[in-house]
Amino acid sequence: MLSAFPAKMPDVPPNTSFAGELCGVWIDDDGRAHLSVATADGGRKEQVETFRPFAWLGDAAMVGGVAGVEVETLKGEGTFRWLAHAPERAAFEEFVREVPEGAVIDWIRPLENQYLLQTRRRLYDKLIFPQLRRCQLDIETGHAAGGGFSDARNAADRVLAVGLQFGARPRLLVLEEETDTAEKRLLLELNDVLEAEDPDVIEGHNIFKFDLDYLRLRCKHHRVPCAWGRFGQKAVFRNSRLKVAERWIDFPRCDLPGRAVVDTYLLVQLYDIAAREMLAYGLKDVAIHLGITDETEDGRTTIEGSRIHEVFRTDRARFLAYLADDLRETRGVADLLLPTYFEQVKTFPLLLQEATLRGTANKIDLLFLDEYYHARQSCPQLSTEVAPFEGGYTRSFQEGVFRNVLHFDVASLYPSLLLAIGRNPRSDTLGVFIPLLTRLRDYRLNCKQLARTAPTEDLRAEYQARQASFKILINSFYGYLGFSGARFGDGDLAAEVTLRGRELLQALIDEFAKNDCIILEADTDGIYLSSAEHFAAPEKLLAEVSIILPPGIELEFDGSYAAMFCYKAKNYALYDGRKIILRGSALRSRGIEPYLKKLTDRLIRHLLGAEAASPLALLEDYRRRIEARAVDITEIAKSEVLGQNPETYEQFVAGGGKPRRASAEVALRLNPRPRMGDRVTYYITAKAKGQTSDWQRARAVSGYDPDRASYDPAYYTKKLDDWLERYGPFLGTLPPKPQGELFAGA
DNA sequence: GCGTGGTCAATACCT
DNA sequence: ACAGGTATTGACCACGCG
Repeated sequence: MLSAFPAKMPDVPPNTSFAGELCGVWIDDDGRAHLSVATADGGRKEQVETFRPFAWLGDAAMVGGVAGVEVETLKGEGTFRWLAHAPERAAFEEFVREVPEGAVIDWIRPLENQYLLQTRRRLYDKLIFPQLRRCQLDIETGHAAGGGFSDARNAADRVLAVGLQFGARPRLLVLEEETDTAEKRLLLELNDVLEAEDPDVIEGHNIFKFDLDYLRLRCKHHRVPCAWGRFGQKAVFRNSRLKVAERWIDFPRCDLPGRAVVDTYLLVQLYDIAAREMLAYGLKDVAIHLGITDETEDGRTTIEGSRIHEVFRTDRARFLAYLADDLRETRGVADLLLPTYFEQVKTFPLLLQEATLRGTANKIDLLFLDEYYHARQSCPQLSTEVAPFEGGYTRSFQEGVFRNVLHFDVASLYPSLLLAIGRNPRSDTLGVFIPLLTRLRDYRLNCKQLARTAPTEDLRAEYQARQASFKILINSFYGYLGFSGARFGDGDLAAEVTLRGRELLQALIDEFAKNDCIILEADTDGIYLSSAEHFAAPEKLLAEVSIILPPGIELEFDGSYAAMFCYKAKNYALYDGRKIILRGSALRSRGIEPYLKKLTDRLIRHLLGAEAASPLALLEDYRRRIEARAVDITEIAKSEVLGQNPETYEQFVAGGGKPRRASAEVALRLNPRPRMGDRVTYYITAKAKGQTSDWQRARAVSGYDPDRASYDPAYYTKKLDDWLERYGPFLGTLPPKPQGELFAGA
């Protein structure tokens, strides 16, 4: 039976003795596993083990083959019915190479993950986050020509300093003189310091796209090896991409044998998927947003990018303070965002760097494969076709302003429904899915408890990170089922979950309505309603409605609000007497022109009773100032994130591609050209002959020329008219819109 | 050449 | 390379009109 099942879980509570804990893995060319293992004093030592790489086979024709490779037949009727183990790496690679055309084979990559899965070991298993050996890295670079952006490909541009920080201890390596010899010495010194300090993880902000790539090019120039890995190993580079919400980020990935590279720039963007609060992801902006650096006081030393080289020469103390502040902020960001991934690695058979760069489906697949491998059970095919299926129930019931608002939601709706249905995915012949989900949920609840009651602050933080990390994992089980790339996906099961969810929400809506509540808005697992009668006693209403719930499903009271502005589905504003909460792209989109955003904010504060002043005065003020061209260009400019690289768009246009896009046209004119994922801010100039559409009239805000290419007042006052047409009716003081005529403003 | 009404794709949100 | 659902915007096209 499943002796090692359920899946590997980190110890509760974390052990205080950490000697022997695994802190790094690297599989060498011979297939031996080099391990970095914690010592009693918090140091690291190397151990070497043998390791037998393995692959799953889907074809009996492959059985036989390479000398020394052992093939076993697995239980069950899955696509991958044979398991091959090679004695070492060369045999493994030969075996993989010899696979006949059309035969099915699959193996876990990289081999380090395979090692963790095979041995059932996990990185940092009993360690807590403060015991991780961390290093922050940030470089400052100079530009020979002065002023412009430093480019590692220019022989004369160079690294001025490499800032490192180990714990609270900065170690700033500085160029001794501005010569090639000195730069080469600096790069060699970096190698020495990393070897001596031997960190588990190297953290940096935009470290892939900038610092490590720059260092790589300078090392190449000086013929210095990028020996930043453990066991004397060199860095390995390759181009990679990461999906963040609806867009892709390209970056030159860097892997260090035995260590993890963590880019806080990527972590911040992953974090902001849910929060969607940040307008910029630069280190300084992020540090202020996350409360690492104080915005109001002299929180940190700042030097304008183009002046760094100059300050390096003229004011060394200030240059070093700037570098030290960058390191401090980077550490602060990672303090907040890295623990989630640190916790994941204790559960999933994968490296810390992989945990930050891989998608959820891939991680869940690894949990399945862990069980199937050790049970010697055959595995299903790589991916499944999933027919489109219906999602959650969403509806806006009312428009306008309402008072005495209550919010209820179903606790963990989809995971609860999965457990209530209790069915494993079709291809899960071993029956891993539901027991795993059950165990993960119980484990998370345990951690949640310990996050409150553990004896030390470090431990409480540890459990908090752990429970948050498991929450994300648990919630992604439903999405996994509907994902066509999931090995154990099951679209029918996913569809049943959403069907049951829609039925449940509808039943709750009916029950609330029966209790004389005015339903305002419902979305997937939550309901906003207005009720003067129940406003003071929401728990009583909760109890009355909860009687209709099936076992295992729990409704929660989530908050009360003095007023709610209901606009459209998934678009509303709440006021609890202290702060305004905005939801929906119409009300909080980051791309919207700031002047329109300010008007909408004022409108909402006014409608919800947070501010007496009507937005109409502000609107007329804008109208006057726009016509006089007295409004700052940044107030009326629109922002958009590029969905493709300018070159790709250029080819698309050259091939007669349509439609053209203002943001992409602006990107083509910018120097340096922005990349996919960068934010472009632009405004619209006046109409001219043959220049009527936005994309022909759009110009970048950077380099705004008020004399030769001023903004078009008519374009922006028209937007005021449109705004008034849309939101004016909510103010209730305006005359009704005349049929067939333009509304107001004229 | 200009405005109108419709479709479609892209973007940015929500749970 | 977790899921589906909604709002908004602008390009584009067909069309009617003068």
